[in-house]
Amino acid sequence: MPIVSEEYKEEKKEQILDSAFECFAKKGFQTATMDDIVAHSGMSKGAIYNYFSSKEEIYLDLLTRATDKNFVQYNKHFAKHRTASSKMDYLFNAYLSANPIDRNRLEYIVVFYEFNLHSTRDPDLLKQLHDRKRKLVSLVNDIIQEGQEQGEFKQDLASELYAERFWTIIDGVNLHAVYDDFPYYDVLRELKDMYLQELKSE
Amino acid sequence: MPIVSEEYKEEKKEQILDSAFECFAKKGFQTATMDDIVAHSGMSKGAIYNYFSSKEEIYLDLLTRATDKNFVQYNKHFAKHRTASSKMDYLFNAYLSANPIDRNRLEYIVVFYEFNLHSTRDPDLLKQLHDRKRKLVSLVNDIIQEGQEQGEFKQDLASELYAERFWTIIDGVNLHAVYDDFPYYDVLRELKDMYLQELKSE
Amino acid sequence: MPIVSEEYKEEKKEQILDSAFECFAKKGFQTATMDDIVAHSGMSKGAIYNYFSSKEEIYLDLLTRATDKNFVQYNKHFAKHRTASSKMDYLFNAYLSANPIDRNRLEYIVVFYEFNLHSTRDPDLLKQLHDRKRKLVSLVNDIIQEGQEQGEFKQDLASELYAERFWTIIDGVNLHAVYDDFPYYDVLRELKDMYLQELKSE
Amino acid sequence: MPIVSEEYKEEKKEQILDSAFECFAKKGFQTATMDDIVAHSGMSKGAIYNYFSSKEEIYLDLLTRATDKNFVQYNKHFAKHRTASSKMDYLFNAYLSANPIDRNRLEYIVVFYEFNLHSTRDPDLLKQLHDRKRKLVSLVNDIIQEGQEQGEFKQDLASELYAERFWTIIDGVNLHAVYDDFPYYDVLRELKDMYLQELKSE
DNA sequence: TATGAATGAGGGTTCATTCAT
DNA sequence: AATGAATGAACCCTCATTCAT
Repeated sequence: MPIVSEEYKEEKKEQILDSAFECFAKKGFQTATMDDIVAHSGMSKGAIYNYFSSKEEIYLDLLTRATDKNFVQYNKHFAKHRTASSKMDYLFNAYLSANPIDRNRLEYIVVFYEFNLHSTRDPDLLKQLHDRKRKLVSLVNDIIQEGQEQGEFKQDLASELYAERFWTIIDGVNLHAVYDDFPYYDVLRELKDMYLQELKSE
Repeated sequence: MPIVSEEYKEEKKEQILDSAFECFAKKGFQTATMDDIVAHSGMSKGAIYNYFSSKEEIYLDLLTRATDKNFVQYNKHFAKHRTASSKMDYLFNAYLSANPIDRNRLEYIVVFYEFNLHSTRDPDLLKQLHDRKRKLVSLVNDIIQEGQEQGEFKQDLASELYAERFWTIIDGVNLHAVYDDFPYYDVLRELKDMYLQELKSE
Repeated sequence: MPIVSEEYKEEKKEQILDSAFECFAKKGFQTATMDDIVAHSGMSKGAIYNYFSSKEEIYLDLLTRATDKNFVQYNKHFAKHRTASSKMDYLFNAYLSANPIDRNRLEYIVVFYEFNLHSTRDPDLLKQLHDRKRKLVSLVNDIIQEGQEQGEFKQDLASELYAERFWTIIDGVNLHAVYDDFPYYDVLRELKDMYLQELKSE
Repeated sequence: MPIVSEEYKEEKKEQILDSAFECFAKKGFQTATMDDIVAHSGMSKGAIYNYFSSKEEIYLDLLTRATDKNFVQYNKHFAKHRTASSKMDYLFNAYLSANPIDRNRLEYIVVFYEFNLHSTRDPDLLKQLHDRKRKLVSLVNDIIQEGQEQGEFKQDLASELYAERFWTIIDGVNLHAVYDDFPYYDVLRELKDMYLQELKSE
């Protein structure tokens, strides 16, 4: 079988990551075992270790990819939007349109935030976390500044601080999504209105 | 025929919980071992198992107590405040006055949110989490309704939804506190202003 | 059972070391598994790890103890001997009287020399090996110099070099003891005669 | 209908053995992995298994060849020497002229003696070891007997025992060569003198 | 109550060998 | 003949929990 295409290998990696994600989602990173991933993926243990050198690496790759995918998606969409307002709208809507009680989404949220908290204890991971956070804040900050330049948004607003506020809100809402009676949509929409109202010039 | 008093036992339990908290904070629940707790507490393993029947129980007790302490504290303080406004103020200030870069506080945040996410996977724990959440929402909801009745706050506001929004904001801010460059104070204050402005009658 | 005397613990350690030795003897350090040692000792795996933190540590302790025991034995016996000659005699006889086809002795030899060769690849172990070697050479060197001072031995002899020669011979003979048809006794006796003859003043 | 010539195959085998030796030298037989050999040789895993059926077989072949090469070399050289004395001289000099601190030589020594000790535990290997030893002893025994017949050496000397003594010395010296401060040359020369002096007729 | 030695299932990882291509 | 991905038994070690003292 050997001498196999890069795509084949990439596909295998994805397969492993998919299985790993489900296992981490179901049990958490620490509690999920390599045997779980083996069982779920249907591969052999050795095969998995051919693609990833440790359970931790799988975890990292999983989260890095998710993050990267997000960024790519954002940037792709932003290209289609002309105004800063519509970009902000798009960002909010990305979360507003997410089905809050979708099993997969909840699992993703739990795994994702667990990873963030976990990273808190490892300087290397914390560094990555910071970088990612900075990029996210920049993403929004850029939009706000663009809006300010275009006269869409208030001029006298600390744009970076306001960008931070955006992610604070998003993370707050996401976190509460794990409560199945959380009025996700309503709360987020009101927060969106509140946020945009203050942002936009009267 | 208990040989030792209840107070003695309670004291011992607190001692264990303190040590356990530090261990969980430093390494996380899964990674911290009973041996860590033994070493930190200076007690013997058997002694600890006399007071708690498992590591999980320690974890649970720890978080339950923290939550309870919070409630007691809130209620104690609310008794001193006359108006709903001042109660809301107190709540926000409880978080505004917290030193966001205090090591202990950060550790507490991490352990606390990890526990929440962890609880997601266990129906019993999730139930507890829900109850706690409901109580927190009620706490704020009661204040808002009180304020509405007193004419302090807008009448046409969905009070419970607004209460949910409060905790969403708080959790968002708390979560971001783990980033050492997060402008915790500024973001929270602005969110507070935004929140209260909309709440109060013009 | 806990709170146990130091002797008890030392005894346990010895027990483990005994089992480990037999396993290493039978299969070699790398090939012998912790499960082998567990099975042979009749203890649980955890128990063994309570006394030694790794398989390597067991190996090291085993060899260190053997070496130390040897030194103690030598020094104890030297105290009884008055002349340098009789000390040299004692040393040679220690090896001459060893039963060359004794199973235990052969196993010991194999394990011991394997350890030496193994140590070659680890700077720390190599250092220990060197130290041990230096002590052994000193031991003989001291005797030779004592003999020279007393007029028993030739004056114009490089004592340290001659001490090195002693251990070279011993190790050579030991190594050959693994061949069951090796005329251990005869070869060693002749080498002894040859060695002492050149050492002693005419 | 072999596609490739025997020479080609032999060449490949040598290539593998060379790589294997370096790996075994660097890490030891047990610790060196097939992947190490693969990496070092630049061949594929499958290719190596086409030439050798197991790691053990590589090890065996390696050592057998080394031994055989030695014998061929000895016999080739002996053909050039007329007297038994000069043959003994040659043998000693083969070791005296070896650079005792040559990295390669030390590695060879370690691998070689490790193999001997390893063989101790496998009846088949032990048999091979014995045969080799017997051949080595015969080699020297023949020389001594030749010398005795020619009147070069003492008549009343147990030639085989004396041959055994030769290899005992050589192995002792070799073994000590792993200590970088071992006065290899001096010790061996003195042992040689001692050995030959007793061998030769006065 | 307190002690800490003992237990042993189970964890992550390795690696000689196989075999489809 | 050559490739290297796949296999899975086996390895060393951990650790929550138990229990004799």
